[in-house]
Amino acid sequence: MSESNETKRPYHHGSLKKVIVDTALSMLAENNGWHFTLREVARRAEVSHAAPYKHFPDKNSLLAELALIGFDQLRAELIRALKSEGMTPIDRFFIAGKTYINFGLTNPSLYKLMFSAEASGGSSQVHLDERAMSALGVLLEVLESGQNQKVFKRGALNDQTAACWAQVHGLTMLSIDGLLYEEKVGGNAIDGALKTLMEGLKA
Amino acid sequence: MSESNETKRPYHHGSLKKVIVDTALSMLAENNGWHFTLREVARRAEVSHAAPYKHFPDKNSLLAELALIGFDQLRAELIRALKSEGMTPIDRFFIAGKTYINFGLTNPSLYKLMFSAEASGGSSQVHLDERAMSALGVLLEVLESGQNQKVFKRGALNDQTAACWAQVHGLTMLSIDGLLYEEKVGGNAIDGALKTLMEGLKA
DNA sequence: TCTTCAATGTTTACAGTGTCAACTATGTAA
DNA sequence: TTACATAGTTGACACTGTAAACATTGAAGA
Repeated sequence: MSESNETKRPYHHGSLKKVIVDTALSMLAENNGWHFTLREVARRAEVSHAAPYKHFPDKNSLLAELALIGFDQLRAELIRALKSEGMTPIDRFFIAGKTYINFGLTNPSLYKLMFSAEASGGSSQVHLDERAMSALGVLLEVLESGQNQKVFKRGALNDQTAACWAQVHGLTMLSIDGLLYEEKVGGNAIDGALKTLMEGLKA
Repeated sequence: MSESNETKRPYHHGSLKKVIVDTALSMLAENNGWHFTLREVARRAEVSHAAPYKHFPDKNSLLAELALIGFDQLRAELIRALKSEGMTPIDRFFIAGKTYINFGLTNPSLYKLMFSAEASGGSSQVHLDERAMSALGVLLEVLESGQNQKVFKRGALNDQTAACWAQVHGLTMLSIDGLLYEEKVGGNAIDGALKTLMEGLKA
């Protein structure tokens, strides 16, 4: 009965890859102050420090996988937030924007990782991935249908997409970094900024 | 005549701090793929790997100093770009925006560092620094004078500031990361996005 | 002028990291 | 049963940030 407390591991562990990803995600979630080591992941997964290398060629590959999961989650949240019927395009714009930003504020480390070079770097090319860019597709759809309903200015869909994406990305980043100081930008910067941009979208 | 080739160093070097900062800045400038080690800085400065510690308490302090220099440079470029007379507020908005973004694209590593946690972290609190936030002041002035000339919507200066800052920051970041894919956002995303926002500013 | 001292360097050491190579255990196909 | 590919461990390497101990030196006071 040496150590057979509870389920003694089969010692081919079964699902190390999933455990590693989950462990890493939860480290990211609790993360204050950005340090993330592969060895710490292995430690928490109670596995040797080199074990992750059987599932990921290197650290960046794991980070890239996490980033892709982040994009999946972001997209899912956007879709969920927008699925209810009967919203005006303007409602949908604000819902989408605030959902996006809120995702970043709720998962700051993950969000930063999603746009970090370390997640890209390798061969995985995160940002070219369908999964990464399809979150953007949701925003695009909001704009497009808003145009079709003649609530938003016609044409220049590209420009509007760029403006909206940059706006929410910028607000998210600045907010994560704690840069939207009240004395510089007021107490309600995010809503205010979205409203300002909206003025530029309306037909 | 052992090694007295040229000026033999006084061996209290005189200006190591400056040399370290300059070396680090140039490493940042040539930077491909974000790795920055103190020891490499020391190596290039031809000094022992611990020497920088006589001038900076730790790595982050050096990074913080570099970041502040970056903010200084950004502010200087904005001021220079805006100093000529006879521009309309709309001109000034586009000049400021494009100068800001161009600064980021010209110095991507430095720009990212300016907004990175690693530059902040320590006691230096970069982002609370006058020098950091005064670049934002330049943008604010553009908006304010545009309002006074009744070219921009009156009121909500805070909201406009937030919107503009988020917009240029977002565009800069996305562009540095190479995310403004033509098929997603057109070939002229930056101009288009700025134009879209401008529509929201005009009176 | 000589001495002392603080500032500024260097050396050495340590713990921690990413990664690789060599080794081991194991479930599966021949 | 045997062979092998898969998935794990161990141990090593080069590298990092950082601290402590030591060395050099220019300047201030005797």
